[in-house]
Amino acid sequence: MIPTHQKGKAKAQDFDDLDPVVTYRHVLQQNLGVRDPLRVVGLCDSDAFYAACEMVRLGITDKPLVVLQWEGIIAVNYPARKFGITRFHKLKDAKERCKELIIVHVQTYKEGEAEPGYWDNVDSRTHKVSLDYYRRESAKILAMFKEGLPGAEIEKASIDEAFIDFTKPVRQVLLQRYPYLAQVPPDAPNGADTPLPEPPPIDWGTDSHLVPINLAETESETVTEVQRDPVTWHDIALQIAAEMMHKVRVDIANELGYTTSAGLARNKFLAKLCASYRKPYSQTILRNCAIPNYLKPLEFQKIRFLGGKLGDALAKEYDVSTVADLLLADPCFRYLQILTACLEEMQAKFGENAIWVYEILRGIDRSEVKEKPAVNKSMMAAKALQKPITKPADGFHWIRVLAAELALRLNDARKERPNLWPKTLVLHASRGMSYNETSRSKQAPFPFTKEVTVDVIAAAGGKLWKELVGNAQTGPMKITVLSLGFTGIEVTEENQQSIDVFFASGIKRPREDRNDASQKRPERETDAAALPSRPDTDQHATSFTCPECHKTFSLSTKLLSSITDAEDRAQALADMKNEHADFHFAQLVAREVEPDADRVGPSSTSLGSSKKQKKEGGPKGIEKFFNRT
DNA sequence: CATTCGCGAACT
DNA sequence: AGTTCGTA
Repeated sequence: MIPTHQKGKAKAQDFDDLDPVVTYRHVLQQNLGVRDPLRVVGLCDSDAFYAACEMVRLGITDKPLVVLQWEGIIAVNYPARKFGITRFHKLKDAKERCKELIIVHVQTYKEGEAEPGYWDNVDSRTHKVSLDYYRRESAKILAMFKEGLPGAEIEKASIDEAFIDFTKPVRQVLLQRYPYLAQVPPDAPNGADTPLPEPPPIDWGTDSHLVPINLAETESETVTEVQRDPVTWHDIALQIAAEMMHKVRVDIANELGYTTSAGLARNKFLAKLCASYRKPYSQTILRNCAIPNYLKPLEFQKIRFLGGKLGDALAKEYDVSTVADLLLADPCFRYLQILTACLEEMQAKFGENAIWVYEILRGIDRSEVKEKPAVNKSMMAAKALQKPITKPADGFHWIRVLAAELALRLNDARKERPNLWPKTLVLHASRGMSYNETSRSKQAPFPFTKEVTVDVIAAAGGKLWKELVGNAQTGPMKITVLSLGFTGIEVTEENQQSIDVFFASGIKRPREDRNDASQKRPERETDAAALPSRPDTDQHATSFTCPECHKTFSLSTKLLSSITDAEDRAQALADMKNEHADFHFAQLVAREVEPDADRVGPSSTSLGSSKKQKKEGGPKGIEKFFNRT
């Protein structure tokens, strides 16, 4: 039966699981996951992160500072905010508001420079911004979370924020502090399913803010006045988590110099929401009993994932702005019975999001805090060109700059995890980014190489470029965004050294090879090294070393698994050698059209012979480079 | 009100 | 394999 609704107010039963019964079984069970009634999630984000990074780097503590990206302000520290400076102010406006303003431009790659740096006069026509410094600082913070919160699940949510699921470590402390919870009393009427006894009074301490339970209550009231509602065990859990959160945050501030703001609540979206209740350098607890009054007047577009298209669609459909509005706007949102009844209609409007929104509006969020793999699956570098590219030479130039960044970042990642292998390289070019003009991409397998250099990436990227613009017969190109990236990045337990392992794991060897399997094959490095001496006779080769640059290339595992015929495999290897020859040639062409772009160079031996090749086979070679399929 | 850079995933 | 989308 569906209760009739009361106009003008979201009713209490819209929020119906705020004080769930917690039993001994709940406390003792470990795998309740998102349904754990004592679940506690935190979100911690760094205050004005990019600006803070620059302050730490420059040893600035209190002065107003902004971070610049070309002409635009992308970060404003809190001292500067006191002058009314915001993002999207013009630099000139900002300077007028604050005479002492410290202005830092983000790191950029100068053309051809191997590493990004803080240069005096940056120029978006020749430089590319690098966010690498911030990535590294971000990693330091994340490492401190992991070290300081053993047992907690930690999910990096963006460069400056992370979700932390405190449920497990909090439970440990809870059982330590209140050991009687670990024993079902002999006289418990329902055994393990008996509700826990009344919790003790709570000391909220002074390290956290508490979201008021009633709107009328203001911050000026003391915590004890504001928080009159009966204490629950979930409140205790929140407070224990708050202690843990506060300790790491203080440690981070002391050791790294970054102030953070955090929120603690029973799920991710509420943690994220209340983290910004007070900023900077503070943390906020949202008790379950405070949820309804906190949510009702809130603009729902401020909720995570409702700030985009979905939120717009909801706002437009019902012409409302707050959570309470939305709860009243459509019967479907009010009661689950109706929602399921008209699910079809709802899903026509909002797809699978209908139920999600229904739950979010009443403070429910079943999404998990899930640790991300240590390395990203993709890595890309992009450049927006205010003046669209028109010549191929420009393309090669920017590809080289992007390749330089990728090389640095990949090799950086490999310091932690050698054997990191980006399986494919993708080149993406767009025309007109404001609208949905054209956008094309091209990808190709990326060879496993121990040394991933700018040259290898740039040459492979050059090939992709050739295919991309070669196929586009649409007059003169006007590319406004160019991006180059790796996808399918994985750690290979054993890299190309262990080709035999692939065969051992079920992939058929070529017949000849199987026949004399006892015949010893050259191993590892020597395998590759031996190849050039008998390049056309060795049917078993899966890798080769370039005589020019002395780098080793091997057929991808994908290819190896699909090609079992020895002859075909030899052909594939030959193709790869040809392609590699093209690498050198593409690089040569890029240099020729862009003489300044040779700062990030290969070894001098490679350069030397390339020059030679240029003189000997110039135009013809160019012809080949541009016309080959 | 927005730019640029970046990442994952869905869709075709 | 290539394109589009959503998000920060």
